[in-house]
Amino acid sequence: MINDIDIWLERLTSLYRSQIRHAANNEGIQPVHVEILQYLSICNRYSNTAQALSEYLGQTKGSISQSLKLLEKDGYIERNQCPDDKRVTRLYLTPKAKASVKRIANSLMPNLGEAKEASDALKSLLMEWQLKNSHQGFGQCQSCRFNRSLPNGKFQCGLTGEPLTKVEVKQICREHEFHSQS
Amino acid sequence: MINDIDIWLERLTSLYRSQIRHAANNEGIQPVHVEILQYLSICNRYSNTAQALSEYLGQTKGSISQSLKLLEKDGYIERNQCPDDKRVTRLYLTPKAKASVKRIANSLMPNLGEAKEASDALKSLLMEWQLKNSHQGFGQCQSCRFNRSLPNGKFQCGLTGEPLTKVEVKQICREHEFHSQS
DNA sequence: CACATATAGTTTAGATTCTAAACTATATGT
DNA sequence: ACATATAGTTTAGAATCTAAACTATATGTG
Repeated sequence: MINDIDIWLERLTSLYRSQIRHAANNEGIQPVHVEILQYLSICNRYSNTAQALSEYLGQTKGSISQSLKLLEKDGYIERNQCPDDKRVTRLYLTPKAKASVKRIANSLMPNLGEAKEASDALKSLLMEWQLKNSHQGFGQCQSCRFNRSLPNGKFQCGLTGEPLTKVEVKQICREHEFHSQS
Repeated sequence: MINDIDIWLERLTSLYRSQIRHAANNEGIQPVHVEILQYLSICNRYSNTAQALSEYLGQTKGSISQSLKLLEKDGYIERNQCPDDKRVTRLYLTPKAKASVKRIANSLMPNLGEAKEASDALKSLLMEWQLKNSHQGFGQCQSCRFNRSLPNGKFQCGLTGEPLTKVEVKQICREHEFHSQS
C-alpha cells in the first residue's frame, strides 16, 4: 500500500518536471539541459564537473557528456582543464546561460521561497532519505557536518580547510554530508 | 537568485527519479512505465484513462499511447472501452502489475511514510503551487472541496453524487480541487 | 437534422536521449 | 614498475519524446 507521503512526493515530482519541461521549451533547449544549467548555477567550485553532474542527476557519464557537448556548442558553457588534476574538466556558465537560469528561476513557483516550514520539512525529508540510503552527497555547505562557523562570522570547510564566504556557504557541494543522527 | 526551497525541491526530485530509475531497472521496465503503473494503482475509477495519465505526467498523448501499448503487450495492463462514453478506454492493472507496484513501493524510501510533518508540508506546498498556477486537478478526494462527510462516517462526492468508501476517499482524482483560500 | 466544434485516443516520422561498453588519459598506491 | 582507480569521450543501438495528421465519438446550436 502506497502511503500519503509517497503520493505527495510523486505529484510534486511530476509537477516540477512539467514546469521544467515548459521552461525548457520557452528557452528552446532540452529539459536535461535546464537541470544541468541549474546545477552549475548552484554548485560550488569543487563540484562543477561532468562526474558530479552524472551523480547528481543520476545519469550515465556518456549521457552527460553528450549533453555538455551540445551545451558548449550552443554557447551555454565553457570548459577548462583543471591544472591540479588533468583528468578533470571544470564547467562554467556563460552570461547567456546565467540569463537563462534567471528567467527559468522566475518562471518556477513564484514566491514559493517564503514558505519556511515547507523548506524545513523538505530538508529533513531529504536528510532522512539520504541517511537511510547511505546516499550521501550534494547539499549546501551550511548544513554540512564539515562546515565550521568562525568567530568573525565567516565559515570554513573542515575537509579542505578553505574559508567560505556567505555566498559560498549556500552553494551545493559534492562532498556534503549531513550531521549524523543518534 | 535561486532560493533554498528550490534547491531542496530540485534535489528531492533528482533523488526520487534516481530511485524510480533504479526500481524500474530491477523490474526490467522503463522509468515512465513505473510512473504509469504507480498512478494507476492510486487513481480512482474516474481517472484511469490515457488522457488523465497524459495530464498527470505532463507528457503528450502520443507518448503515453505508445507506453500503454507496450505495457499491454507485456501483460501489465488491460484496456476496456467505456460503455457510457465510447471515446474513453479505461485502464486496469493486472495482478502482475500490482505485484510490481508493491515491490517498488517497498524499495522506495523505507518507513518514510511515518513523517507526519513532512507529509503536511508537502501537501501545503503542493496546494499553494497548484493554486498559484491555477493548475488544478489530481489529489486525494479527502482533501477535495467537493468531498462531503456523511453522518454515518462515510463520504460523498459532490460532483458525481456517488458515495465514496474509506479506501476511495484516499485515491487520486482528476477532478480534484483544493478548498480555495482567502 | 445538419453542422461545427470538442474530446479521447492512435499512428507516424524524425529528432533526442539513454544506456552499455569499449576506449583514452591521468592519478594513486604498493 | 605495475595494478588499479578515476575523469571523461565515443560509439551503436534501443527507447523515448514531440508534433502533427488522423479516426471516432460526443456535444452544442441553429
